[in-house]
Amino acid sequence: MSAEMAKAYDPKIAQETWSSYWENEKFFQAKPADTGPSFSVVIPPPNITGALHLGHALNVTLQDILVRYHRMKGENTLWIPGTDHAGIATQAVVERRIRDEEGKSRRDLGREKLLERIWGWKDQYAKRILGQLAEIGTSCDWTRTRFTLDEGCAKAVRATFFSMFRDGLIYKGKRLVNWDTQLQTSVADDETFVETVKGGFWTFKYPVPETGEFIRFSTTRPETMLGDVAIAVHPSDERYKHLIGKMAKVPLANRLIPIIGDALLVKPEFGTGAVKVTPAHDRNDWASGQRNQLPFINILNLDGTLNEICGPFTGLDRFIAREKCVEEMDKLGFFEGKEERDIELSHSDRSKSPIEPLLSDQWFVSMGDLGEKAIEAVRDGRVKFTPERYASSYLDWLSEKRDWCISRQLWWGHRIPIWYTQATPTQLEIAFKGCENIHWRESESGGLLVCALEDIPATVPGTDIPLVQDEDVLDTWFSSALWPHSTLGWPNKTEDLERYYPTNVLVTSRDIITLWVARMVLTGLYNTGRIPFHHVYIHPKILDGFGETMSKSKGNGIDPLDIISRYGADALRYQMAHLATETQDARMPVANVCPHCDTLIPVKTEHMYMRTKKITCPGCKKIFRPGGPWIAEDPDLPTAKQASERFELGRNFANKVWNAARFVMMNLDSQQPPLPPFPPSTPEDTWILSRLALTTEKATEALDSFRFSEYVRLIYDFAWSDFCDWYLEMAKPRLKDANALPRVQGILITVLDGLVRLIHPVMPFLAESLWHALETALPNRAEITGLKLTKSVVLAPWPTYPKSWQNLGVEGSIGRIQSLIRGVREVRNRYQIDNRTPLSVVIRCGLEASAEVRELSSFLTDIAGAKVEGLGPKVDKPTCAASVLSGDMELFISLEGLIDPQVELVRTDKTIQEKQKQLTILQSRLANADFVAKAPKELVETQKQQVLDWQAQLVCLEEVRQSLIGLVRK
RNA sequence: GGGCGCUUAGCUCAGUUGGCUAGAGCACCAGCUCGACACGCUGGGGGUCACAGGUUCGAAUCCUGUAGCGCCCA
Repeated sequence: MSAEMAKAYDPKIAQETWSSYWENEKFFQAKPADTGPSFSVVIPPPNITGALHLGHALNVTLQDILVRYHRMKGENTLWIPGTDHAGIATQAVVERRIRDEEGKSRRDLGREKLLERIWGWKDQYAKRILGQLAEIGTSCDWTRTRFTLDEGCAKAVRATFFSMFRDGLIYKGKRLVNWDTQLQTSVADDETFVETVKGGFWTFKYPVPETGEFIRFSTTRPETMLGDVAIAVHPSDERYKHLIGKMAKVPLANRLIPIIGDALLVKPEFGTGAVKVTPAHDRNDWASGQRNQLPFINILNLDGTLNEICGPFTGLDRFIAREKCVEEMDKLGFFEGKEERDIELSHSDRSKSPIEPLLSDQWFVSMGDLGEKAIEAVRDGRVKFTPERYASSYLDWLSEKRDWCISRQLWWGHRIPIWYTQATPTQLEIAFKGCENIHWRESESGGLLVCALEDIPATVPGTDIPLVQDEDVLDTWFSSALWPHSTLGWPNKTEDLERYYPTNVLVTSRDIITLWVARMVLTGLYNTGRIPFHHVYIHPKILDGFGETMSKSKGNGIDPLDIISRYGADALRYQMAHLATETQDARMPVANVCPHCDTLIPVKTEHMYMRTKKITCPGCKKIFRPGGPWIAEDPDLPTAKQASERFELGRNFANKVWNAARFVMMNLDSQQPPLPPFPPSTPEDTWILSRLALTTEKATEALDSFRFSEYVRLIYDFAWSDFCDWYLEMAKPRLKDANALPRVQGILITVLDGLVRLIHPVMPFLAESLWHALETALPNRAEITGLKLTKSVVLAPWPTYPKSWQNLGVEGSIGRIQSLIRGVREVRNRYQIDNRTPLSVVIRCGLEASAEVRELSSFLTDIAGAKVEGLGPKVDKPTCAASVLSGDMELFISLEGLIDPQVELVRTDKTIQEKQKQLTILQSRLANADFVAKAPKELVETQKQQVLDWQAQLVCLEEVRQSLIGLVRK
């Protein structure tokens, strides 16, 4: 007998005990030299701007389930953890903090100092994130922890950039970017937000000297007239057809521009039907400029003032210039009118200032050939998506072959390894003779572009000609794209790379299929010639109770640690897996937990975005601050942790399994050693082994096809319903019988051992606790279960059971007896007959069924308190009886003096009516010749049998009814 | 505007290739402290499967349309 198990599962103790145990034993440390097929996963590196929320918890839980499962299957398993430097997001957070706290800008600090500060932030947050991962119980190989800006990644980035540059896949070009004039950087599309602002819609006209006509157009940004290069009309627009090919005059710039036909740019019914084209300052115009080979005229400086080509407007801020341009046009007689209008204007997330589309020099990766190869990898099935439909997002996006802009005007990131120089090719030849790690080519704007694998001196060796490195850094995704091979050591030919690449599965969310997944395939193929992973599993997203995506900034993104401290890591993980169904995003209503009295108060929309600073608890009437993205503690008010009642499901399940185990342990003492479970000696033993074998088989299939929710549901139902609700109840009498005990113990041990293995991937702390408890209680249980024992469940073999254990016949028998027991319980409940009042029953059924019931009748007595007094085809119904009808069996409970015949009569009438209705439906279906002819034979057969059963039941019900009428009359 | 997805009990969700009377957890109602578990046990009530057509012997499931919601791309 083991040490006493506590009455309830305490997740805290388990987490403390086993986290350090796993760490010390180095179970998660991969050893390439070990045997077994490899199974490797790289974590989608969380970015270091903040702590993890439930979305991450979902992501890593699913990965951990896979990793632990495959480790148990004896595979040589590696899971690499790490974090992402998240270029602009991190830089912006740190910059804002410095601005708020010290009133300094990044330019005040300078590049070196700012980077120092960001590294400080990184150390703090990466530590916090990795700590959270560990608390969740992830079985990552911490010795291989990586960061997208670490030395290894830097080397991989350099190597990739270098060879792409050498191969002509990287080039410098002009492109419209979202320019933040305040921060003076470009920002990505997802770093902007659209806000409706009050603006104007001005109408002007340009003269067409050739014909003496005017062409009218409208604009929301009059200052861009200075950059106009064409007027576009719809080619089929009768009003303007004759003007196409003629020239119009831009009065502000005194420039002639063509009138062109462009069906894509112009909607004839919109405004005047003519559109000014400013390719350097508008996206649609830019596309039109490309189509029509128009020049690009940039009118802006980087700070949002007008540049030197703008004549009298030079140096004015764009908003002032806007007014001045209108005035000037008015003076010249070309202004037609202004309309007030709401404008959907793009703003920078970081500075909240309006975005200017700006043409600037950027670096690009050419997608043509790279994209084609990445498309092939999915088309031919080397990379498979689950669910499959996501393959099309990937393919659609890649097939556009839009070149990838990889430069960012930031300081935090991998600096672009390009140096500009005015040296001649010959001078470089001499300086870098025999040096294969340097490659150069001519720049469009004069001089040479030098790309180098390692940093090079500030001047060309042997001369004083400067080599000036590009100021910009690379898009964060450029380094993330290399993650699967860079974390394994590439470009070095490491043992890890050899052993674990390609990785097996990438687990991620659908919104980064294009940004990240596609690019990993692309660079993986380019750098290694092989795909980065075989499977991409896309999981759902967790939404809050209002259907909104969770995020820290909204204040609805729960910290997993809040959940762990309240419900335990196992419960968190259980719930995460439970949510992971195929199609649905999952809603999770969030509540604030009152720090004073522990009441859960639902989060309302007005609590989000830090809009509510204090809440009064409806329970204790004290005030607190709701959970949210607060930067600091509030000195006056405690801040609420957050929670969701949904997690009770997992917590309760963990406790249930714990108690089932506790019960088993309490019953392991015996004179005789436990016997092996097979061959089982009773129907219920056969049954539970069958359930175990079938559940194991299905759970295995579910995990193999990434059906996480199904996996946890299967083990939940098996553990709770089959094992606890039924088997343990059925086994209790035999546990008091010394002769039967060793057999029952054998079954209990076998089932519990299997269950612990099955739950380990999802609830590792609980599983490990029970594994060791079992070990203490019965060190030699392998002799009974036949499954190998290991020091930890982490290393335990995944269970498999012989097909012969599955026994559908016995499952049927037990199912029928369960249905009778439920019937008796229902009658007890209906008449409030307490469990200790014994009942007598007679059962009318066929001979075959009689034999079955006879064998199992003790359960009716033991579980339902119903003694079987008569059994067979011919038993008489007691005069005063409630009936339970199940299949072709009729069970009568003698209730002399216990029931109200009138009530029972009403109920019986209702039952008869329902049954009759169903019978009629079924009969009409069977009367349909088409159904009988076309439906599967087995289906027709079972329905025919059903009709017979129901007919017999109706006869029986009528009999019951008659006798009740008799009783009522008395 | 293009693409993808969703709508099933009061709430959150299951429902394999169409096939017995559509399930679970929570919540609700009634009753249980009988030594594994009140984080529990037993039973119950509760659904026009968004709406309208169609295919089929048979539709929550397949097709078309409508409405609402969400995401991605432009």
